Amino acid sequence: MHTRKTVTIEDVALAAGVSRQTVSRVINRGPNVKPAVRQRIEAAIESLGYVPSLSARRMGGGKSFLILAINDRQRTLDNWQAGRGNDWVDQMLFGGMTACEKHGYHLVFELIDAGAADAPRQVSRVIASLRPDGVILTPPHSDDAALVAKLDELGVPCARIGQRDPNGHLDVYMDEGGAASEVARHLIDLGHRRLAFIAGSPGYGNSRRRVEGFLAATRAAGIAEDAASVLNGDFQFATTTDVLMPLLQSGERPTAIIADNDAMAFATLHVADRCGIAVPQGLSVISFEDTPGVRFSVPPLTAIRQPTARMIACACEKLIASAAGEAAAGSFEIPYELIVRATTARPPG
Amino acid sequence: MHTRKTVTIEDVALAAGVSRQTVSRVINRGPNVKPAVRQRIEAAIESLGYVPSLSARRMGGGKSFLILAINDRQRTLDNWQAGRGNDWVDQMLFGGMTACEKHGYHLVFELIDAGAADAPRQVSRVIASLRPDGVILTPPHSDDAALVAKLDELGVPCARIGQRDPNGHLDVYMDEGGAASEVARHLIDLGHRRLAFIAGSPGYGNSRRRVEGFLAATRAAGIAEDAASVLNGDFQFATTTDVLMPLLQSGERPTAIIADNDAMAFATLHVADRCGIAVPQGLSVISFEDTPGVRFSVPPLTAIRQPTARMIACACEKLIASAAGEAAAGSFEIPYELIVRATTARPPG
DNA sequence: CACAACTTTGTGAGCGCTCACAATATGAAA
DNA sequence: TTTCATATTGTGAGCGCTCACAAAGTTGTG
Repeated sequence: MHTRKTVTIEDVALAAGVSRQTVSRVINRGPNVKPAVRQRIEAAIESLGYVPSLSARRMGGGKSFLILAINDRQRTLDNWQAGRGNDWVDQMLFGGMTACEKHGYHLVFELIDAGAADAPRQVSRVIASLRPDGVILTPPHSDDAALVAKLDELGVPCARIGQRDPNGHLDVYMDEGGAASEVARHLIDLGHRRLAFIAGSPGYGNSRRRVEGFLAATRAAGIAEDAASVLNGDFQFATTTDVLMPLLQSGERPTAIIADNDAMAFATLHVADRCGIAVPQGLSVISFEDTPGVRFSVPPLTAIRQPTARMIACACEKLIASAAGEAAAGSFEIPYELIVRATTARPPG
Repeated sequence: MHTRKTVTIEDVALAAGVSRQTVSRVINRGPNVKPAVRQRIEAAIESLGYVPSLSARRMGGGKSFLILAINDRQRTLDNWQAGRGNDWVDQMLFGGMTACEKHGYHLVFELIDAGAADAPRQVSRVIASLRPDGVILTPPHSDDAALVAKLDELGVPCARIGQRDPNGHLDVYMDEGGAASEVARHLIDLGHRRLAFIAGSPGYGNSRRRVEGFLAATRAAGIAEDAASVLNGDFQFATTTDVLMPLLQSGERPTAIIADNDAMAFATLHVADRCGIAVPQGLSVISFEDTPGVRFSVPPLTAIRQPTARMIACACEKLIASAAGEAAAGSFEIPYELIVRATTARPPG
């Protein structure tokens, strides 16, 4: 049997003996519907298998039930193309979809070139076509003031991931600086007095915040300036080995290294191996990222795990609430996790 | 400046001095528009920054410019929850989004419980609400006849990934049996005469096809029945070690093992290590899956790489073409890739 | 019992597009 | 030229919903 004709709100209204508006109220959980009527309508919806059309709802002036998640195209594509997978995307989808479907929303994922001059324009195109109820900006897009301004102009609420200075906006973040401090303290508590932090990129807000957290913790522990060094890396394996090699061969080498991401942590492991330094006996290593691959490293890396899924879920919840009338503003901190595996131990000697 | 009012097709029509229908023709790349007029309209679109609303287009009776990709909820969620990432999803998004955005389409990703009795019902709900122009069914959903029937009933074209018997449908697949044969031949060419295939699940179409391909190749090479054994695994690491331990401790053990997925390949590596068998000198191992993690295995696994991204991209292309009027039917084989890393070598002795 | 002050339900209009078709322009053949 | 097929443009209608507001039903109060 072919269900040729689509079931519309009018069909339900007819079946329940009410007007379309009353049905609409029930669908949208509106108030002011007599319990008996509501029940009758719900029964009609059920028996007819009615599902409202998103397009029509949107056209009627209502919500679109769409949340748009924007990611950096370059990095995402690079990872995928290299067959490297993309933990960030996985986490994002997990958190986002789980939160969205709870409220009948859908997550639409888009890639936009961060840094491109016409990023705001590209974004407005997608928004004009999809008309999402909210937009999630992930780093580095969340740092893009022009983009945020554009979004404001379009009147679309947006949640910035990784920012923490809402100023009338909606920010969801984890305490990067605090995590870096905790990591440093973990090492210091083990007895380390010579630490190094290999930073990803000074242009990166998170990178900077971690460096600050690291420095704050070492300072607080009374560790001398020159015994808490910060090296400039670039998130890449190859270049990191170059930076690290001389450091680990020097006499006054650190006994613990904190890497800004997994690639640099792997590089550290690699260089240590080359220099004949055993990990963790001769050197402790901690990473900031914890992609699935770290479980296969030898030995398995101790790492800070970003609560990506939870941050995105939180952002979705807030955006959905905002579409329902609540103000979309405020700052929400999501706790990180320090996963201690096998690359940290007391310092040698 | 606030772009408060949305730019509509009517604004463009006015600016270009034509009717909305002519603008519509230009947007939809329709024929029968004078070059001069088309140009004038395009200029107006550009200068006004007009972007058609998807909802309105859909409401008007046109396409929705949405492709719905359906995945198994259980497996996807399990992977994500475990922080294991999800290569399949990454590949899918990569291939799907790349193909979709080329045509102004969007990919919407949904999770549905495979096997659940109401899977067809859940799917029709999503379809009724989104009205996508096409649906992509991934395994095991692609095996679900009831679901496919439901989709036919709804009149939504669907592409089945992993199926190869279109029968009026649209199938995109890779030659699993052929891949298994090639893998077996690769081993045989290296000199192996005692091979084992550890299968994932007989309930799985792909599993069955690989077993057949494996058997066909060994038979063709004149290898005795009992020297080409097929073991029943379940895709899990833990149980696989139990199955393999006695086999690898026996005197007449195989010199090469083909695993139906990475977890079982890792298990094989693990058991070999336990038994003091060096890989690849004492045992060759090949996997069917090639998730990003295999690069971290010791030694790196030789594996068959599923062309997931390309299969999804192909499915998107065909579905989009079908929305444009072409028939959505046929069978499309996408080539797989055998990635030779470090777990295959000549047999010992 | 009349009245205000609610609560519950219904009506008209319109969102921005694309259908189907009507109307007009263009050009080639007669 | 006139005529007719063909290319190009325009018009009415309507998709399925939600707004804003009007209409009816309920309750409580003096």
